[in-house]
Amino acid sequence: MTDLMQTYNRLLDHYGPRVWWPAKTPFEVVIGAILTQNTNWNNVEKAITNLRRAEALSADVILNLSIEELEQLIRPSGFFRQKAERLQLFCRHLHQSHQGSLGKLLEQPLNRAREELLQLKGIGPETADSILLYAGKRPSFVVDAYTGRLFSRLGILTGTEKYDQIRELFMAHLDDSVQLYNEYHALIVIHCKDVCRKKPLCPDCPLGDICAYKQQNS
DNA sequence: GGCCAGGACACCA
DNA sequence: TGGTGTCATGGC
Repeated sequence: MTDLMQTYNRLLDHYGPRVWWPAKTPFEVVIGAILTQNTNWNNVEKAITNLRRAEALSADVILNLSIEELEQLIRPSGFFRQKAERLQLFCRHLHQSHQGSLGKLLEQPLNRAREELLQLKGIGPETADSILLYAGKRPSFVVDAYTGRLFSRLGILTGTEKYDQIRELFMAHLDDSVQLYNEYHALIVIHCKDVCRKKPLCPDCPLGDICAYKQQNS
C-alpha cells in the first residue's frame, strides 16, 4: 500500500506542513472536537471565542456553569443542546475518574484510553481519535468524511468501509508516527475543504492525475 | 432559499 | 447489522 505514502507526499509537497490542531491547549482540542461534530469550523470558532471571553475553557468552569449558560455560549456551533450536555458529561467524567486531569486520561495505554473515550455519550470514533491524536499526541489515525470521500475517489476505498476498517488500513500501512498521522489528517482536510470542492477544479490539483472525480469532471 | 459542514445517537426492521 | 430521523447554526 505505497499509494498511501505517495498520496501523503504529494499533498505535503503541494500544501506544505500544516500546524494542527487549531487550539491553544489540549483541553481546547477536546472542546473543538466535540463542537465540530457535523459543523463548519467557522461556527466552532465563534463558540470557542464565547467560551474564552467567559473564561470557560476549563473543565471546572464548564461544570459550574448552568446548562442554559453553556448552551448560550456554544450556540453558534449548532446542535447546542446536545453539545452542551456532551461537554459537561466529559468534564464530569474527567473530574470523577482522573482528578480533572486530561493528561491522566490520555496517558493510559492507547486502546484503553480509546475505549474509555468511546464509552462516553457523545464521543464517537472520530471525536475519540481526534482527542487522542491532537490533544494526547497518541498515534491514533483520525478518519472523517473527507477521508472516505477522497480515498474512494482515488480508488483506494470502495466507499462501503466502516470507520474502524479505514482507520486500521491506514495504521497498518503507515509508520506508527504521531507526526505522520497528525500531518496526514490535516492535509486531507485542507485539500478537501479548500481545494477539492472548487469549481472549476483547481488546475494544479496535486492528485489530479489519479483522482476519479477530477477525471470525470474535466 | 436550499445546501452543506472535520458526527453521534436512538430507534426500527 | 443496516437504514433513517434528529439535532441547529451560519456561510455561501
